[in-house]
Amino acid sequence: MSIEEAFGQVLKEERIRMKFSQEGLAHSCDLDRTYISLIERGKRKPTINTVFALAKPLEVSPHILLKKTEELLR
Amino acid sequence: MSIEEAFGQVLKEERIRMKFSQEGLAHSCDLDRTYISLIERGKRKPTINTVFALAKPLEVSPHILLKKTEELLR
DNA sequence: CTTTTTTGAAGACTATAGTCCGTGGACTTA
DNA sequence: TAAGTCCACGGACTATAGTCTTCAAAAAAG
Repeated sequence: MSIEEAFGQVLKEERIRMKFSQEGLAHSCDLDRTYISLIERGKRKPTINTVFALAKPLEVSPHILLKKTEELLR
Repeated sequence: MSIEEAFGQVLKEERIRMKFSQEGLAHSCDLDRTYISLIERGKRKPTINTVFALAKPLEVSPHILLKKTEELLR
């Protein structure tokens, strides 16, 4: 499993936990809906700034998203 | 202070802690030496995969780099 | 069933991450 | 004087992050 696939899985879990649709999350962090879809499917490697943007509406610290990603990769 | 400036400062601290030159670190994580310089000066926003690549030779978990970045931003 | 919401996916595009070439300056050691 | 190391910085480039539009299909929900 690649880093981006693991991150995508983490993002999807956190998004669903907060009861966001992809479109709702996209609006909340000012990103495109199709891009959220791409990230969740492991097709994109977001920058650190995008990770910070995603973390905010998910009400989680950015580094926690990476920590969960690392745990999936073990 | 921007996210990328904070990350650059963290990267530089960790690199110096491990006694790497920019070029040494670049070779260790298969990146360009001028790109390491750009990151440290806050001129680039690395992807999550690049963060993972940088973390390895620095012998620190990727999420720790983000955690330290968040701490600098508070 | 029908209707609505949500998501996958393709294509064309713009912005920027990341590479590769170089120059020159600050600093050290010989 | 050099000669070596380290780094800031520029320019030109390639690869890919991220946008925008659209269509269709899965999946809820009524």
